[in-house]
Amino acid sequence: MRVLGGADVSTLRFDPTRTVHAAMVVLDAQSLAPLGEAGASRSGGLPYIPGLLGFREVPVLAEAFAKLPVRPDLILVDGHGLAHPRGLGVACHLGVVLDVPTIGVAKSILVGRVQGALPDEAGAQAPLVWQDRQIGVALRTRRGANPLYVSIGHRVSLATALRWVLALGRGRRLPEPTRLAHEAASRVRLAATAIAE
DNA sequence: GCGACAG
DNA sequence: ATCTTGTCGC
Repeated sequence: MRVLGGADVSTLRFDPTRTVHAAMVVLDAQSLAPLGEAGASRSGGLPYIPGLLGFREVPVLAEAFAKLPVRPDLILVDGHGLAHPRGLGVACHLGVVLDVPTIGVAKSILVGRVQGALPDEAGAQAPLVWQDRQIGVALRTRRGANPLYVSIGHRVSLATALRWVLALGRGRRLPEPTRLAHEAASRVRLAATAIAE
């Protein structure tokens, strides 16, 4: 494992043009030092529809991916992977399209419920279950913060996904790749709207 | 029919 | 998802 990637998008709350600004970042897996980033914007796509997030975000994320200076060996995606009504969240979707291993890292639940208690301590975890099946894990990365929901994306086991997210926390709620991608996507949006003026 | 509902 | 400074708590 040499290079890690992070993927996220930024949108305006009410945007008639439905423009989605995407960003992908790459960082050294060892030091977590940023290696580069790329962005892309696209309008006229689908609106946000729970369960169909991949169809809205993957096309523009793939566009950003093509501009990356280095190909990541593993990508952390902001959103669910397997923890989805049809087992095909945006993380799985992106992984299949790019043919790159992915992990789903969501900030809230789409389907399922957390089984058991989740202590308010960093590292605490509990199964995310849906229809009598474990589809992911609720992981408290920081005490006092709402948990993250980690699930399989593409070609990565849940155990491995969990290990990565735990290792990339850096004392903050979001793992570094996703955190940087979120900031990058926000910059892509701000820059695009500034130029449009 | 009603409520839930990643970003 | 985004709007936003100060503020409450460890």
